[in-house]
Amino acid sequence: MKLSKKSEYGLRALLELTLSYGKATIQRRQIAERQHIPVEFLEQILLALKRAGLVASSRGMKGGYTLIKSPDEITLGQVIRMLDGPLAPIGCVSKTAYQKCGDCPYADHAQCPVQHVMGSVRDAIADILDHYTLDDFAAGHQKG
Amino acid sequence: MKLSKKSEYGLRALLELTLSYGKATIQRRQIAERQHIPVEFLEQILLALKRAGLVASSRGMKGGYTLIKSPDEITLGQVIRMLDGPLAPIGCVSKTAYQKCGDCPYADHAQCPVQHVMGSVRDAIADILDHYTLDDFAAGHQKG
DNA sequence: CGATACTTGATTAAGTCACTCAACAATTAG
DNA sequence: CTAATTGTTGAGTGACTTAATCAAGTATCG
Repeated sequence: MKLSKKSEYGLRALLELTLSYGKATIQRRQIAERQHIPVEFLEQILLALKRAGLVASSRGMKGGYTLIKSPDEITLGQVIRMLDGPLAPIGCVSKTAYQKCGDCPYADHAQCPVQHVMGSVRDAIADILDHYTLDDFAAGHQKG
Repeated sequence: MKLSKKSEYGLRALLELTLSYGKATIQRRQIAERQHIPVEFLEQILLALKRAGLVASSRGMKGGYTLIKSPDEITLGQVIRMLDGPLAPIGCVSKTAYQKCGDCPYADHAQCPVQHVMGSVRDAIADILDHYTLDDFAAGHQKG
């Protein structure tokens, strides 16, 4: 049940980008310094976010990264799925990346007790993360 | 955000033990067959559960494993913590195994936005798993 | 005693995590 | 144009974890 460093860094990087949304582009070095993230690792995270269509980048001396979607339209759930994969604790209860479990002894999957509990867990996690936007995130501790 | 095979197998093994709680001891081979778990791997899981005080075992021809705590006193949360470690997505929001994050840029930890969201996630997960007993689990899909 | 079952510790193959490096491409300042 | 700066891409690496597997025990029952 762990969040990877990759996702954690990704969220913190997006926090910086949210804070200067609509104002300026930021360079990875600035993000890395402010958020204590190794630059080269941050690199691939930003790349992944770019491929996913969340950020845009420009090269050259005045280059850097910018958010290209409004921070109130991006949820933490989306970001974590991009970087870490499905939120569900096991594949057979994932709604975005379902995968049947090969060794489940229950022919009728709906009868599997593991599936039952983990389904609730998945829903609880998704309920929070899919309704928590980058804007909420940037508001930090001030918001419930 | 994943549940390990170890925990999944552990829960399924405890399910079998719950079903014959107070009736008979079960041998690991029976558990392994019914739940499609590799015997040798199951071995170490049962050992861990024994060290944790959940099950007892006896050797010899009529040996096997038994639950030694009532199934309504054991929660899935406890089991998963034994086998997988803390439920919290990151160490700095764990209540049973707190660990401060070394690279957090927020001097005042309470101000860290990551900590804030992940705290809610932890609570949501724990709320479910710490109130779900082996009895509930064995009742399977019949219960909400 | 001998078959059966749990116990313990070592080992291991494969995969993942968290980085790191090097070579390259594009942009801009001078 | 050229040099400096920045992003791009892909490969590589060491530490660690996961999911087993193996072998050599020890206890119990018949």
